[in-house]
Amino acid sequence: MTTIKDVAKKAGVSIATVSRVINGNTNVRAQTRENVTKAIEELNYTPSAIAQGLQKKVTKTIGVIFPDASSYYFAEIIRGINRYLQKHAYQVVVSSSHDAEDEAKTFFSLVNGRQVDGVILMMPSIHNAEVINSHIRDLPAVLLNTEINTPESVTLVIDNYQGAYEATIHLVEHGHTKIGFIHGSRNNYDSEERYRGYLNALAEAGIAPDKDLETRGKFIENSGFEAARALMEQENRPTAIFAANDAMAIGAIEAAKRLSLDIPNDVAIVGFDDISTARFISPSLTTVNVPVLKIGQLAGEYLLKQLRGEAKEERDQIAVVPVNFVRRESCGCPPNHHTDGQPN
Amino acid sequence: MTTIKDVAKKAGVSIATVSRVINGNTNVRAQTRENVTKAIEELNYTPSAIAQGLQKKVTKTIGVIFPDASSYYFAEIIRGINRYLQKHAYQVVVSSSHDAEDEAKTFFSLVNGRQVDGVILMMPSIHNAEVINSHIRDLPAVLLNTEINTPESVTLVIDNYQGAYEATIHLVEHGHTKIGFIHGSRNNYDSEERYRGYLNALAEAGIAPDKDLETRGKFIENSGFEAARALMEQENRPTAIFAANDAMAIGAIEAAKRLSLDIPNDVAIVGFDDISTARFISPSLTTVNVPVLKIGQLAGEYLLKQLRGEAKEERDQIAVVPVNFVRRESCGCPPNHHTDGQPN
DNA sequence: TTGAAAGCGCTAACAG
DNA sequence: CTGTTAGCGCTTTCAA
Repeated sequence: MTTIKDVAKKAGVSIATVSRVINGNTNVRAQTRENVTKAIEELNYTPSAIAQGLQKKVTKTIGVIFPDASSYYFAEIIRGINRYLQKHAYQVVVSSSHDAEDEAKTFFSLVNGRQVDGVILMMPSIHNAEVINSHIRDLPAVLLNTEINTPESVTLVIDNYQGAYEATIHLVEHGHTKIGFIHGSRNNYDSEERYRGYLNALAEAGIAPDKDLETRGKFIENSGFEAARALMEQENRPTAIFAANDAMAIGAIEAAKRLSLDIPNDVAIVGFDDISTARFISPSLTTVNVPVLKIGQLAGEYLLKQLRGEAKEERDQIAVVPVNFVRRESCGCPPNHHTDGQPN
Repeated sequence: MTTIKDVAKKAGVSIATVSRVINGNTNVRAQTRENVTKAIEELNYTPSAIAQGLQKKVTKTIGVIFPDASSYYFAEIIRGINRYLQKHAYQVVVSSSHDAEDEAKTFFSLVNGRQVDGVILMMPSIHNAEVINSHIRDLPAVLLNTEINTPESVTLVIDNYQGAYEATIHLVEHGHTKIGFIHGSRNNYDSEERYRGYLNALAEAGIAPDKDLETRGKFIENSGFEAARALMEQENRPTAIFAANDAMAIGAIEAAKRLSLDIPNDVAIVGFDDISTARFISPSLTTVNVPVLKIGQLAGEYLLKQLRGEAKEERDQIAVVPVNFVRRESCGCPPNHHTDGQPN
């Protein structure tokens, strides 16, 4: 293992000088710098990030904590985070967890071990958020999709409410009055917010909410299939269904097909997320596009801002990412293969 | 920040003793141990992993390098890796990259910076694999889905050949003789192996391969759509198509629908991977199930084995993960909703 | 069973 | 411009 000493010896200088050129310090004679650089290259030397970290108190790595669930959504966000942070010379350590307890444990070992300079937390479960949030203390953090916020951290949420509102109103405009809703997992922030948008749209349209038209899934296709089937096998079935995410909406489409119901004529279906399958399934799924990759990037940006100690403006404390309603076939709109856009 | 000194002072012992109880050393009087433990708890102390790492030469973190592509496949593997490694007290730092150059750079800073004890490399591009592989040296490594192998590292591949062979034979059994193939990205190991299986199956069935029935996509739906369209708009179009992965197969299904071709009567379609959509799309997609989560876990296991210095048996040097052909509707088999199984 | 001290690889004053 | 030196927080001999 080649160390700074080896380089110093080879270049005929002190380790301090080597350190200077490594860190781009200007107080080094051009010739000396060159010698050192050459030695570094010849020895194929890279400074030990560990040793640097111990000394500088920064590790140039940030932790990302997210639920251990198979999800396009999380995967893409992490990709966005990673892409941005990597560009800015940060490493990303990911850490998933199944339950709240586990989550807290992981979190502590990461944070207390001074292994990370900051964290990005994805905790869709409202409860988890509180648990961890109370322990963030002074660590730079970005919280994703929770309603929790502290003076120390910034929270990033997508405009669930607005997206759900628009989607529901659109269904109303298609003439529907019996609009079903498939909830996501219990206590999930996104699901609740989408439900809120749905309810308000109904209210605004003068439609009384009907608990019989509501059911709950777990954000996966399977559960959407079952939930939709239950909804549609009722006597008084909905003529439209708004699912809290695309995976469940796709399950609902499949359920409708199994029941030989035509989409959108017998039942219109709308989702949320705009996963790539949405555009390819038949009928194509009307949904709300969430800029997942961008969310990851934003999370990275906000965290770096905090790390740099840049003053957070009041309005930055909690940022809302706009979403985009996209009409396809499953709501009853005519097919339009030109405006579908490209995947990220 | 509370350090080992604080604990020592509080417990009235030396830092050496504190270190001993932290590391579970037995040479500590019960009473002393208790005092120290109490001090640790009261101060809510966690040893600095950084400092420990500098001293012990291990970081308890492993690096995972993979292509920066939106993919169910990679995401799930990473999830599997993370799940396993976390259970064994290892952190996972992920690092994606768009091009080979970038990849190599990231890799070096991670490895040379002594930030990781080992790496798991996913390099579907055959070229990339060589570049990096030549630099692995003595670092414990697990290579996924490449044909490269060194005495130092273990390679984990899925049985692409067998899966593709079975899928193609199945199409032949359905009576097809004009079976098209949609390649994945150029130089991709998985794609090439699946092609090999396809070719051999054809040969065995006494069917001459026809270059006009081959085309190339990029493993994403979009490209599968275009590739399939090109294939099917030909004079002498295939009556069956085998796509190198599910995403492209799904694009192909969509293309067939646009051309008003019935699946499977006008054209049968088979994919590879068994992503969750495969089971829900209509018609459901016949494909080859790849145990992604398990692959991640295996990768973790193999790496840990190396880390522990456990003797690798010869046959472990390159491990082949079996895959599973699953018949659904798109190949012409009757629907069977009971054997679909559950998603992971 | 415990403590003193050296040192992991590096940075950052402080001198010169 | 460059070298010396004192740590960063921890583990690990070596003595006691």
